[in-house]
Amino acid sequence: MLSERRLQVLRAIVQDYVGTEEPVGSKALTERHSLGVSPATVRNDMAALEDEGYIAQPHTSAGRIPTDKGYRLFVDKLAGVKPMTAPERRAIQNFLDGAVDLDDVVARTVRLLAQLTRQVAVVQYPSLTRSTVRHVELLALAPARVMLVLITDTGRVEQRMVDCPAPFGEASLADLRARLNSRVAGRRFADVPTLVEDLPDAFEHEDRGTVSTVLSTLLETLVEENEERLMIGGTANLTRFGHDFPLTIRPVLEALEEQVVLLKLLGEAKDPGMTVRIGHEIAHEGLNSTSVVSVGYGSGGEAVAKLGVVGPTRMDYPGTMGAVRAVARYVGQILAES
Amino acid sequence: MLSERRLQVLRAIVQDYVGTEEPVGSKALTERHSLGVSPATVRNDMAALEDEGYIAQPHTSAGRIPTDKGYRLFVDKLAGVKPMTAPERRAIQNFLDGAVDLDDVVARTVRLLAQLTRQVAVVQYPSLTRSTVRHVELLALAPARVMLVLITDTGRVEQRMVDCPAPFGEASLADLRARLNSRVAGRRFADVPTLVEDLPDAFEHEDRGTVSTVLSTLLETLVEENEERLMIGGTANLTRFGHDFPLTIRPVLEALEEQVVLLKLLGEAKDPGMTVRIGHEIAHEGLNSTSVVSVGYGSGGEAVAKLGVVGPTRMDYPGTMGAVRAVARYVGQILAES
DNA sequence: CCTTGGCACTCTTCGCATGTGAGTGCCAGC
DNA sequence: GCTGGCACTCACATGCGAAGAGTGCCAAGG
Repeated sequence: MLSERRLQVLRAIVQDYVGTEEPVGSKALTERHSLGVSPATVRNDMAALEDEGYIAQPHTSAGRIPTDKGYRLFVDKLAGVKPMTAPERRAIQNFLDGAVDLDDVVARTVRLLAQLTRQVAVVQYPSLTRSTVRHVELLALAPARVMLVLITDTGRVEQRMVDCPAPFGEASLADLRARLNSRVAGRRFADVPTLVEDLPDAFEHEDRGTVSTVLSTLLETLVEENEERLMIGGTANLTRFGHDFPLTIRPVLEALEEQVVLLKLLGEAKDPGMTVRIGHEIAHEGLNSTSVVSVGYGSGGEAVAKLGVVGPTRMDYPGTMGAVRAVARYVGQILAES
Repeated sequence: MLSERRLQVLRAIVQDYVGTEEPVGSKALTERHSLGVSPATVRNDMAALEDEGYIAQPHTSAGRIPTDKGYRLFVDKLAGVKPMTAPERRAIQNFLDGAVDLDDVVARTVRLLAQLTRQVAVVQYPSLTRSTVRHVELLALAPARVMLVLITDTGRVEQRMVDCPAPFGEASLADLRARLNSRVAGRRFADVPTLVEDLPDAFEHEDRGTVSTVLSTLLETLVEENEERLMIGGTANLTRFGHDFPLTIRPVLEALEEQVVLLKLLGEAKDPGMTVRIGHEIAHEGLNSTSVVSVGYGSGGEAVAKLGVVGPTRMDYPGTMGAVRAVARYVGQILAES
């Protein structure tokens, strides 16, 4: 177990390193923080912290920098979440309030988050499985061609073309539309499959094929769109710290384009509250020297998707966490209103 | 007017520089291209080309590199478009054929272009103004709340919420839906405003307010969504050449995130065929050292949007142009089929 | 037992001088 | 108008020395 003062030293190292981006030495530490002890004492503490694996020195005789383990301890025990100031909160609200539709909400959220944190922002589109159906619409485009439109409570719209096995009358279509909506409107997507299971039975034999086709297209849509989508922004911010290791910016950009990787990463964070993953805690190789701060957001009390930021492990964790949490809250409010 | 041989020399310089990424000298030129003259002669030609502003030397005693003007001449007069090979064409078609909806088509196109050209790919979503209406749907979500869904012939779907000034009966809604569709279905978006102008007159006085509200929302949607959207991919490729000037990659990334800049850029290319903009021909500062190759694509014979790539001015123009043209053709086919 | 000041030691970093090599410009000859 | 030769110019890499920051260790003091 580390003594209280050693934890203070670790905290000071993290804070200074995040600020200056340079390895921090014992002398500088005592000057900038009032620890009440001399550099020599700090040196002893540093040696202990290094033995425990919390800090390391890049070169034999340079200052120390925190390791992933050090950041982990810092995030878990030594630092809280820095709340946004009132003006910042107002700015967030103003910026998000102007959104006209879901795409716009997501786009604005990404920009906002990227600007606030000066890092790469990632926002997942509200997922279908966890949201509910607002309406299902069926349009006859041709005698045997129906367009299926699915509208979610978060405002998302998905549409699919259905080629029917047999011509389908306007009356039958209206019937199906009415029955379908009375069953699934307001229900969660996950429940839809069982809710519509016996629907074909209610129709004339000649229409059953078409009804089944429409329903299976609907179910497919639910599954397909579960391959959820992301919006990413602020990649230019990578160059801010990429200047130190230009070698690492490339794999990061590549990983960001592989949305699958990010989706998996966001999905792994089971905690609906804030999750911080640091450096090598992230399985994907390209992101080994980055940290990801993510949090769920949603229209009701429930989280329907995640958002977060990707940045260097040497990030301002309290500030970033504060910004991420605040943005998630306001986005939730916006979604609930619309 | 430059002699034939001097043009050959310029072509050789461009080709070598694109290949090696290093300034090319007179000796190397004669070795790698059979120009039939000695290095000394080439030196004279180079001096002439430099006087004319087609090439320059980065340092007093280094080889020459092409200027923007040099690339321009190369593209206009010295190089054609390199057609894709048959296997490449097959690969393009296979890759695009798997798309399920418009988003997917665009996403796949971006990935494909980025991989083929190893540069940044930009694809504009099919524009609303130039496309036609497939269907307009109106859904009553509450007595005085209507959802407007707009479906285009390219498969794009837009939806807006409308708060009505007065409750609106299901019968009136059906009436409006029918009238609206009979007027605008199959028509170009640009024509919609005049087509619906007198529509409120056909309704009872009490409903006119609501009808007008719905219509103005529809028109707003047309205008708003004209702020067209883009998808960008392959930004990791910037690091390939960013390694030479790490300073320039940042403004490029920033410009790419400012979609407005790119949209303007694509919009400026009036020629529906291929357009190449080189270096300083691009007004935006961050893109001064890049070139943009763009071309229109569309479902019918008509171009509904643009796609292209952004890369260093020292790019393989014939190959890039070939890839861009081929991809645009196949995307057009896919859109026409769906 | 912890803290402190002192001191030698280790490396990195920077500036500077030097050498090398690629490439040019120019000139005289063909 | 082409060619070979030659002097010249820089950019770039290499090596060396001085400076500086930071550490580890030790002996003394609370």
